Amino acid sequence: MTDLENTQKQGRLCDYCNQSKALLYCRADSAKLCFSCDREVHSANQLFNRHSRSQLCDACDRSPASIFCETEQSVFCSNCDWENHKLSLSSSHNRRPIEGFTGCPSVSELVSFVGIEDLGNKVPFLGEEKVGCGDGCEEDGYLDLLSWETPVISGFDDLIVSSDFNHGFKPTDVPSLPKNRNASCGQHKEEIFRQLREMAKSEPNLSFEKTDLEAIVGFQSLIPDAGNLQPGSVNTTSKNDADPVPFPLYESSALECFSDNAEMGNQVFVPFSQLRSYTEENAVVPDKHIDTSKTIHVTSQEDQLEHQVAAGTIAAVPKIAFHELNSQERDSAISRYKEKRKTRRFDKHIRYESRKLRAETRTRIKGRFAKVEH
DNA sequence: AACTAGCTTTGTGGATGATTTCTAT
DNA sequence: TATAGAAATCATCCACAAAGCTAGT
Repeated sequence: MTDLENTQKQGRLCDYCNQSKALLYCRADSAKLCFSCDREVHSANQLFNRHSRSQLCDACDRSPASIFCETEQSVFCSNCDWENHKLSLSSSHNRRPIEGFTGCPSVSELVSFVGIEDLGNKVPFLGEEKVGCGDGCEEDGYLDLLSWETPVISGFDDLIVSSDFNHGFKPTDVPSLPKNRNASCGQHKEEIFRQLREMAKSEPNLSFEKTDLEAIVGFQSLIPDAGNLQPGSVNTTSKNDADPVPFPLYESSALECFSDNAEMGNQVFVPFSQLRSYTEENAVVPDKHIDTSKTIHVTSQEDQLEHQVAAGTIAAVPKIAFHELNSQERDSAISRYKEKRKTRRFDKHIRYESRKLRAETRTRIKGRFAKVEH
């Protein structure tokens, strides 16, 4: 049986190209899409750009996933999650809510979205297309894209790094979080990797995207594992490991903002569009016009890198100036997130046609239903 | 188990005003 | 770059039939 037949049989064929396996679901379009078609469709205009997309449910293959079950390593829509976990035996599964994304995220952002870094080199196809880099290492042009220790700034909690939980929300009897607590890749990891890899090949400025990602919310300093963030073959040992940049504790008021939203739990997802705009607004500063009042800690490693670039020993990498995220900026990001969340709307779905017919024929006064005099 | 009665909850669309985003100057 | 005005977007309101739920037979 061919791959296509397999895909068709699995009911996962992309509604747009009818060729690739669908991995995402767009509620607004009620469509299952592969990554490539998703980008094509949703880059058409600003309206489409705002469609919210989610991974496709691993169980029913026809609904947007909203829950990631770490125990089963699967993503489920709310219905399937209920079906799968209603039994007491499976109700203890380690599950957490996942959300979708809007806009047209880059490959690196999609990598973050699915949180695939902990699979690293185990990914079967990553062994392909090796390219020598001259110094003995072997480098796949896109391999590192999929194998970095991704910063995964997909949640606000990633911005809220507090070693002592001074905010008062100290967890009790909660096991330490897995290395990649944002991983939300379901049963179709390999296909996701394959499609992202294909997209990466057609994304010529990938290195820029990647550093964008590092720059997102400005915060190598805020990321515990940031030292592991290694752009391509450049071997850096971030100063952050030994000398973390101090960061003000997250204000309790801001936490209260989150506490009223159980759905967010410990996984607060920042829509990529917002991350991107945030990055553009705050993080990326042109080389020669760096506002020194806003930049922080150009590490000696970066200096070293610059020399290496100048000497031509390594390929040029875009230079990113980081600056601290002050509390006002964080509050702003939070409020933007909350606002966007509050205004998020999905296309209307009529559940009861009879009620629709009834509503259409009702008498109204200024649009409101009017009482019928008997 | 199947049925009924009674109560509660849900969902439906157009007009409107508030808010946000876009555009022109 | 700042500002004003226009355009777009969205939440809210209303009544009531139908769906959903519970308790009793």
